[in-house]
Amino acid sequence: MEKRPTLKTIGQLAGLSHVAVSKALRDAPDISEATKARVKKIAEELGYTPNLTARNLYLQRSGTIGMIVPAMGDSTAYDLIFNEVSAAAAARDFCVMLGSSHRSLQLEERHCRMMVGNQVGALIVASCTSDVSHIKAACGSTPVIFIGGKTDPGESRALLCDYRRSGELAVEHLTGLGHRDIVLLTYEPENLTILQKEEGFVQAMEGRGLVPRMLRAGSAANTMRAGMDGVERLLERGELPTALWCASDYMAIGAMNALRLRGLSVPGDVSVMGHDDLYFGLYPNIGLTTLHTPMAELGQAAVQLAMDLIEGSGQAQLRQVFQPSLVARGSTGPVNGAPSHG
Amino acid sequence: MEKRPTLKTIGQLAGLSHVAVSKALRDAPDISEATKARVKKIAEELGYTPNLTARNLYLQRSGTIGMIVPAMGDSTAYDLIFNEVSAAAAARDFCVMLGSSHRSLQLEERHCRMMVGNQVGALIVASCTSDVSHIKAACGSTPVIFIGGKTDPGESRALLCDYRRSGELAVEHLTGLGHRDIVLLTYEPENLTILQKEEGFVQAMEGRGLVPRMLRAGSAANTMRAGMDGVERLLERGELPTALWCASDYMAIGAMNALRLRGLSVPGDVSVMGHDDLYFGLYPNIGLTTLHTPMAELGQAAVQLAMDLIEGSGQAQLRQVFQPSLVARGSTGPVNGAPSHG
DNA sequence: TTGAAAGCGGTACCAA
DNA sequence: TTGGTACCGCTTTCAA
Repeated sequence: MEKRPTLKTIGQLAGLSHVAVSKALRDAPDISEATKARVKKIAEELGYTPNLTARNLYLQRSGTIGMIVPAMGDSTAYDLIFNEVSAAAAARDFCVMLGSSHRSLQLEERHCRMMVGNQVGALIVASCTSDVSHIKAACGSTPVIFIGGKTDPGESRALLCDYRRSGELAVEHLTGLGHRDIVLLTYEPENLTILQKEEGFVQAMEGRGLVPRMLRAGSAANTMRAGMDGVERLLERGELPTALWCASDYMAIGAMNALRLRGLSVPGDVSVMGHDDLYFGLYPNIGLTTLHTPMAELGQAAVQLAMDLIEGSGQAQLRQVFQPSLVARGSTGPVNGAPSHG
Repeated sequence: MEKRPTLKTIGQLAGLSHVAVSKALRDAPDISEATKARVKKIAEELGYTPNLTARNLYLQRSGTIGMIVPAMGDSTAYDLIFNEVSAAAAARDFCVMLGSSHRSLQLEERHCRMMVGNQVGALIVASCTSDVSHIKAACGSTPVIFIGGKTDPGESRALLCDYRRSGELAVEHLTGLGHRDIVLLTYEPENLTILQKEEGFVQAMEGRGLVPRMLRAGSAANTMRAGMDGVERLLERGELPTALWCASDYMAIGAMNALRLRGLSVPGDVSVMGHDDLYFGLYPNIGLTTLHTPMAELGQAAVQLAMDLIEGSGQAQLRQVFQPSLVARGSTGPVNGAPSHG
């Protein structure tokens, strides 16, 4: 467990001061080529790596950004977003500190404090509540960028998705296929996203002179179950529509399951649409028509915004709204369509 | 964008030296209570947070550990492991730097170098190849703990899962239900884990005087597809067994799909088992019998080992092997069992 | 009870 | 072309 070599270590071996070594390694113009070569050789042999925290301490910079999420995986999209954040940060020589708050306010705040203490230049936070006063207090002057479904729409630094637009796109697609009887299946609105989808749906339906029907079944904790329950309830009441739009892909998968268990075909008897475009890969035999939310782009934009805030450049795009797009696969079809193979 | 307050800032306001402030905030015994109270009040008002990198620089400590994975999500278990690592690290006042290598050797090495430069005390790496020489070179004297399916079994610091034992458990469970004709469905062995499952399966079957049958169908890139293809091939050849053990849960879900599409019932006609216990939640109506791998425990153990290595305590458990356990749900049943509801 | 000095590993500035 | 000195923010040691 020998100590890591420092500039001084190298200097001693080379018979130079640590200052000269520092310059030599950074190819300063005022060091002879011979010395540079000698110094670099020694550094190489010793496996020298500069202590970036010391460098950043002096330069008053940060080489890291932080990210805090309620949980990785667990049917969220934060894994996708993180992969992009990691790549975009690495491209700018930044490391990412990531924390899982396990949906605990205390842990969320703790992560904030620890990361701020560890000098992250900026923080990307998917909070577990809409009230983020504890986060802002913990972060002090460190800039915070909010993402995720809990984000207050009035938040000044936030990357959002336009879920009202999702409603418009869903209705546009389904009515384009001739559907007029459409039900939106949602769950208990823990996030604002659900309310926004509902709003967009109602507005789009009414704008076309159609009657919007909605059903909230179950909770965010298990939306596949909620999708199945929703279909069961509609069947019991004899109120099955010709098309279902589900608030999540999991929910849509659950709905399709329930329909098939009752011997109904998708999209032959009922068209089914989802939202998020995260899980279609699970079903190689059933392409789910869904609304893609550009999580990769969001991750990249978050890093770009973080960098702008760190550099204090005035032209940072503080608020950005990302638009969903339709991904038409096989689970939707014309009214009275042919029975599917599924 | 005013600068973060430092000990000196507080000292000026309090009419004290930064040293006295440092002591006061840490409740040193040689500072009067009155001064402490005054200093703490000012620190509070300013929203002071200590610069942990400066502290650690002086103390020659590290407040961070690093973790590098091929990708978060994407049908891996690293999201689960990370959630535990994050919690266990936070409990010890450590932040976690996480990097996604996107299965690129270059990016993997880059993450290593950046994290080592940023003074992580230890690194937990799920490498994207079994040859990890580039990682070791990049890490120098920073201790590395290897996890994941690519880990060389001979690696000295590694947390592994006993996939041979999985084979034994699967065969034990299925033969206990009366099955004698069992097929192991795997895919192209990119990871050593597949080979180990195969070995364990063969040994367990032969130990019971049974003939082990195996089929490799498809690749790790889409194991659900592979599961479906495997079943199709068995059906074409008329070689369907009474029980199928699949190398992953995704694969098992694909296999069940394919069986049901052909009008066969699970477990009535064929029992199906998976491996990993990651995705059963997706199927509320079909409990998948599978082998649980203790990823949460593995994550906690990784952090514990990291701490031991950082502290240089001699009693670190350098190699640990985690055992799978059976999770019996509804997808397996006795031979000639009653038709299922699925 | 308080503070001055030194040092952690870097970099910038200026003198030799 | 080189190296000394000062400094980033913090803690420890030792003297006042």
